[in-house]
Amino acid sequence: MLEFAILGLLHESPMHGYELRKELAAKLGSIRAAISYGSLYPTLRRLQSAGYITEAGETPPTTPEVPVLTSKRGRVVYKITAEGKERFADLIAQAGPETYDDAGFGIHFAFFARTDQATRLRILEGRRRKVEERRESMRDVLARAGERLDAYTLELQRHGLDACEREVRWLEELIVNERSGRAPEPRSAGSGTAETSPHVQDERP
Amino acid sequence: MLEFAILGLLHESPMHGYELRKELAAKLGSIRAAISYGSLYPTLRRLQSAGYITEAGETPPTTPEVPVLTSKRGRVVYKITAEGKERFADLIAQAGPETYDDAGFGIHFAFFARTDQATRLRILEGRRRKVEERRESMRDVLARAGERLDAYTLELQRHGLDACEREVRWLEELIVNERSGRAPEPRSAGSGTAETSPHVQDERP
DNA sequence: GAGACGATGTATCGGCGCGATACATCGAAG
DNA sequence: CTTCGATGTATCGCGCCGATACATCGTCTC
Repeated sequence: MLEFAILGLLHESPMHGYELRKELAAKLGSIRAAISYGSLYPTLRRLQSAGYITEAGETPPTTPEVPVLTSKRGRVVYKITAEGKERFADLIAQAGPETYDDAGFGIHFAFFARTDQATRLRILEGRRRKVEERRESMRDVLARAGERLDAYTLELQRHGLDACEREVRWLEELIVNERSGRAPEPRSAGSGTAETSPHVQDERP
Repeated sequence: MLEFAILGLLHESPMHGYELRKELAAKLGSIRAAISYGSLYPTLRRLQSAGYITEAGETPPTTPEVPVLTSKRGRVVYKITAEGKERFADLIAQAGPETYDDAGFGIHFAFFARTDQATRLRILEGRRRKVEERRESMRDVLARAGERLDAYTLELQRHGLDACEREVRWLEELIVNERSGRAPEPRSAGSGTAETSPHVQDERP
């Protein structure tokens, strides 16, 4: 899963580890906590030895024209390779059942702008099915377990059930939009100055 | 985390692995997927060698009075020990920051009926603080990142923000109730036949 | 100009939990 | 009679996490 996220981010521009962590936190802040270094660096190493990413020369923001060999600062910038782009496309195409759990879905959704419409629909529907199953299971528990579970556990189930119902509705909205070929509607979001045009770039640019 | 859940379940009655998995799935279905055997059995072994649980003789449901030595069926029933109960109480008392993330909070909440009111309040408030932080972070992203993030990522943030706001409201309700000494209100839940009295047993019975 | 401090940055370690898999028994259905 | 699904225990490799260490940079303060 992390592999997918890193490839997706490096697909847009080269970055070093710290930057990846911050970008990922911003992009997935809604889904999961910031990624741990204990995951990040081993994954980077793995990706590099697999040939999906390579080190790019240090490019300090302001310093011009000075190609610092063995840069005074040990900051390692990575960029994606052709194999890496291929791998990323493969991971999108293979999107299967493991893509429908909380973590997997969130990460894939975050990169929907680089995913073709057919796969987007497949993932949305798979996710919906999974959430519906969980919802039904919780309805069962609530309906026939009133005497077995204590008040707090019941309250937890109620809250969870509510969240499931909301997510299903959200997914259904997205699916309808997707079927009609539209990107998510730019509904009101905090301040309104920013340009909110869909600008969906499909698959490979 | 799993350790806590297992001790909590065995606190109520002895069980074997399969049963633990099912009970846990019912109790935590809203929070996380069913627990994996690859986690369950190693944890049981760990708990046993730590002295927190012990094997209890096989007790097949219908067979009466026949203490089957080396039972024909390899089903291992565990029960909690005195040290285990102590350990469980310690884990509740120590409830710290790691209790405020998604998984930790859900599991602790599920055993609130065995948690004293002061700790309940502490956990609820810690959780609220954490969710509020996440909410603020997402509001920032949404407010000032309209041009940097694509439409799908924005939609993900919006949905996540909504979920955070709802959870904060839910937690606030619970905190108010908790402060006034009430258990969660038995609001409408599916069918209404079951007795929904609070019946909160505090700490050690 | 010396020292303190927080942000930036890379790296490793032990341990937990997951998914896949294997294997064995039991009851019921065909 | 056999086949199939539910029940049940167990292991293996690996991804990811939290804690921790360490080093440099810019800035603020005395």
